[in-house]
Amino acid sequence: MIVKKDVTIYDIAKSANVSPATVSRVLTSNPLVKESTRQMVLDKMRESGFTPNESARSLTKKQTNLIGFILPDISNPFFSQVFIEFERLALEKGFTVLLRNSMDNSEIEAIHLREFSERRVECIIFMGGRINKAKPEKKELEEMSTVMKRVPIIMVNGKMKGMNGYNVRTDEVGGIEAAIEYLLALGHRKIAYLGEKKGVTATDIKIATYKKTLKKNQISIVPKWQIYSDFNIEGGRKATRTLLESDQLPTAIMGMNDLVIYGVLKELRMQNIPIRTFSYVGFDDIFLSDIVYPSLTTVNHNYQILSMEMMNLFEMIKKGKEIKRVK
Amino acid sequence: MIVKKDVTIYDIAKSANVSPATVSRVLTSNPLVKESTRQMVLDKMRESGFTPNESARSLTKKQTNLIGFILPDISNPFFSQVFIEFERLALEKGFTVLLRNSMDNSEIEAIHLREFSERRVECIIFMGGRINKAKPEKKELEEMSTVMKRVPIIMVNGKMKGMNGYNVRTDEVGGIEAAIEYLLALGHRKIAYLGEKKGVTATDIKIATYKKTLKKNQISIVPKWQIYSDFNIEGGRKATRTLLESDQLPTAIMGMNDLVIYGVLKELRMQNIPIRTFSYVGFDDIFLSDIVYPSLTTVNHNYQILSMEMMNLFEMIKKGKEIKRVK
DNA sequence: TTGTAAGCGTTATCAT
DNA sequence: ATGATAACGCTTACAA
Repeated sequence: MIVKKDVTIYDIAKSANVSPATVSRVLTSNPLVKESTRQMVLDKMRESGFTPNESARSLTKKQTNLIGFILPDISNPFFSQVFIEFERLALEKGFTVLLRNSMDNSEIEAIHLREFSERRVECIIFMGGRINKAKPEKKELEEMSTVMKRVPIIMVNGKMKGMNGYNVRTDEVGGIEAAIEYLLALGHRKIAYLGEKKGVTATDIKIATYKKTLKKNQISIVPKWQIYSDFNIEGGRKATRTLLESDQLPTAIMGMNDLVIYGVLKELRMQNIPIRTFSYVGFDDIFLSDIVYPSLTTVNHNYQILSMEMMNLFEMIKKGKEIKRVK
Repeated sequence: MIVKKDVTIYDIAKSANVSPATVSRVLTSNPLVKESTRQMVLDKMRESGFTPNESARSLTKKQTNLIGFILPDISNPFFSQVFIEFERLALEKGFTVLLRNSMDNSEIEAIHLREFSERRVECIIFMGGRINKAKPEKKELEEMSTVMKRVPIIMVNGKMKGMNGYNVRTDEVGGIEAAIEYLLALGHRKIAYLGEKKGVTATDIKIATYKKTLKKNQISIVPKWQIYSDFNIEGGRKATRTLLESDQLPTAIMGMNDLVIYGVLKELRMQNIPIRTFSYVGFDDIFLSDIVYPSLTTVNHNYQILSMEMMNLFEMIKKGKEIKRVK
């Protein structure tokens, strides 16, 4: 296969009567070039439609300006908000984000990790999947530490057991407390909590917080009102069906994220149970919260702060490396 | 800044007592290598944690396996569904998708286009923004055609005037007809249509279809029921306010996409107008359609088919190029 | 202020 | 079946 030859700095050099080095200098905004030759070179570039080749550049500079980002599912509004905000920050700093959906599938995660390594990303942001497993598989741990030898991995809202890397998390405990106190203020004393999943790291502490906060307010705990489920709409529906089987019903329902609450609403509608039977609180501040009827009160996870913390941590890590490696 | 040296095929070659060429051969699965040396090399790779450098590879092969994807906003469920599906297909074919949000901002689009050029993506999928403008700016056209000289751009559901590139689109005319017929079947005769934007390519034909289909069914057109608005929730709210000002109200509301309908619902709720006052139809088959109360009937845009068509077109283009360039 | 040339980590052509 | 070696397109000492 014969490929049309790219315009290179050599071509530009020739047509501008300078050396390739000089062309490269204007490319890198090196101030040493005389303004007139600089303009000349720039003109030739425009004429010929020259675009620098990022692969070549990365190869010599040993730096790709790439950040890898693995998350379960970008169609989940919480993730998309976080991602967009992070992409915006990255753009400001001159970085390009590589997004990959894992669908919480360990094998897909592995594929993405490998690809990120080969593309020499300078950092990996990891959300969901294996980093939330209380008991990750040996293979998963090995993969992670292998990759981490090359490139820092920032785990968001998760911590793999037996793996110490970088972490960023939202204040989940604080969020749960805030949600419960909000409901108490509304006069609720019967509060259900749907949608954590056993075997996921943060689960235990969140459920513990739920119970502790209730106790602190002299409210007795009804075990049947704390129901595990998947993090999605289907999970919310299933949990609702379980909840409805209990002899006594709560007056308020907390969902582990908004999707779970949507599931609740959907199930209630399908069973012709009035939505107003309960009050609802979700945990992600996603744009839908505004839409569903009745409006959800959600505790603001604040993806902006989250994204910013991820970026800050990345820059700290990078700076640390640079300092360590100064000649 | 001193960087820890990467393990290269030279290192592997040395430790395996072969030449770098041989190492490269096992990397490319060249069948000419003896099985025993092949295993030897593979072992050494594992031991040393070797990962091939994609930049170097791209440089020599003049091929990056990268596809750029520009869309307005990945937090819009329609786009995220399309993207996920496309990413899945791309992964199957060994391609990596570079996602960029443009926020419909022309300058951001330009940044992404430039970056895609530098990264030598092999195709660009373009949704939203400038490709929907009935009257694109000269600068935008120039940018596009400059980029198109290097790499094919596939414009999805849009067609820039004065620009002939590759196009893929959903059957919007058919969708509108289907929606209206659905409403007619339900007995509606008073049908509003909210949410197209003047100056966007597909608008005219879609509105024409709306009118034509009504006429075909002997329904007179009420101009006040056809309201332009932005494609988002706010647009839907605004259009609703306008709609409510007309002396006569429709019984059904069609929205140009689901977000517009959400906006309608929200505005009605805020004005304490019963949701059941109207029936609703949106145009994107996004996962929320299921959730909102009352359920929306949406015309299936079928993002799976759309993604597949994008991928097919890309492969056709690629194949065409290869044929043209065979030695 | 500019040029020369080595090097970045691969692949691919030619020999052997 | 394997090895030498020239690309690929850029950056960056080092010289001039």
